[in-house]
Amino acid sequence: MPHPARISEPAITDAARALLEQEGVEGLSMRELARRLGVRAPSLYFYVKSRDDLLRLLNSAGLRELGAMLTAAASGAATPGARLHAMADAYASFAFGSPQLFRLIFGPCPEERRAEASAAEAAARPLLAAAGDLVSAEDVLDIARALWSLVHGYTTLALSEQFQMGGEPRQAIHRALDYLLAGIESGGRGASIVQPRVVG
Amino acid sequence: MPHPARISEPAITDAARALLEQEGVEGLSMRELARRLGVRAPSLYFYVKSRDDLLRLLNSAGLRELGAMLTAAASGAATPGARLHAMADAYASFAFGSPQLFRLIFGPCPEERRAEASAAEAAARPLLAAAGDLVSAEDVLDIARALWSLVHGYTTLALSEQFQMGGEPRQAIHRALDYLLAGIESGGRGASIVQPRVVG
DNA sequence: GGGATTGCCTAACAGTGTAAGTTTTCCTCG
DNA sequence: CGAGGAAAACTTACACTGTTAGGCAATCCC
Repeated sequence: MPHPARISEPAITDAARALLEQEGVEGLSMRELARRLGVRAPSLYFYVKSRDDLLRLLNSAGLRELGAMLTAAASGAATPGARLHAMADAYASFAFGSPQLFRLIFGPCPEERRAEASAAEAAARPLLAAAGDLVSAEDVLDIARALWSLVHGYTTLALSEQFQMGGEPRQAIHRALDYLLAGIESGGRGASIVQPRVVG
Repeated sequence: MPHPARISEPAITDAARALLEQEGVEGLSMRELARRLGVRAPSLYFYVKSRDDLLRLLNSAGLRELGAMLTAAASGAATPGARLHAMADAYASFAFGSPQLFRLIFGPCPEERRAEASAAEAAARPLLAAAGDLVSAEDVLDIARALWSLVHGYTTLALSEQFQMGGEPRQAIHRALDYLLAGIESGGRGASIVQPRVVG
């Protein structure tokens, strides 16, 4: 090797993640990223196919990190309920610790920058495992989706400050989760009250 | 009036919304929008302060429309439970009917393009009213947030196709809502099991 | 030391949002 | 019926973006 290389894919993704958190997705420009790495923009294209591909890498890495945090949180709790509370907390911690990355992962994704399926699976697995400890196998998928929805919705809305009316949403999520867990343990109400209508 | 004006703010926002749904946020460019209106890009700036301002207008209009849909859905249901199911359905209908607008509203918003507070309030009001029929006044805020979180999370995840493993999430949302409603009616489990820890 | 190879460069293109200044078009008024 | 005025949209331009094509220079192997 002639030159010792000045940059590398890990260095690029690290710097990109930092820049993402500081400036948001739209502020993550190839030129600014290159500037921070002491290099010119076109040089990045020797290590990364395109900007969308770079975002896809961040997306996948973020999902794997989220999965690892969920797994770690789950491993420290005894009961299924405590496990889910710990995971909800980890979920919110990830979102509030890396808000822009969280938004990148779950925001509008032009298909070019969507994470690999394996990364998404890595994030979903610990949740499915926890749900499996809670209900029978045939209900796992529905229950996991309900739990994920509640936690994800809460986190997303809190992150985008849609909960405008005061309070401490970061803690109240545990109350909401308790309600849902209570409903799950009681078996719900049976069939839906209204027939869902599908609208185009 | 010298010319009869060829464009107007409503014409711009209408075309912008159509373009948004067709091409996504990043595809909504001022030049393409102008081209569709038979005009050049700089002319748009007589009616709209900036692209971000245009997105803010779409955002506000979308929130008001969502609020109207929720109100309409609620008005057709007798019991509080049926009302919430109908609203959940309306929420999903809005999201699946105008996915890009939904993502614009609840996605990452650079503060410049965030909707006016009154629009957000218009969307939240029907939910707060329905929650008020379900629980006592002191719990309304928490319960409304939990309900909104569940429905929003479910809709968001289904919309971004994070629910990869088959099934019909559009209908399963009613099951999840039933679980949460059952838990709310039973009063939950009391205090949280784990103490929430706040992480930077 | 010479040649090859590699890593980064500069230059350029097509696209973006947006500001300044200019032209065109119509209505009104004398 | 023609002149003035004003409003609408125009052209031009700038700084920025992602990205490609070709070139220079620095290192390693022989």
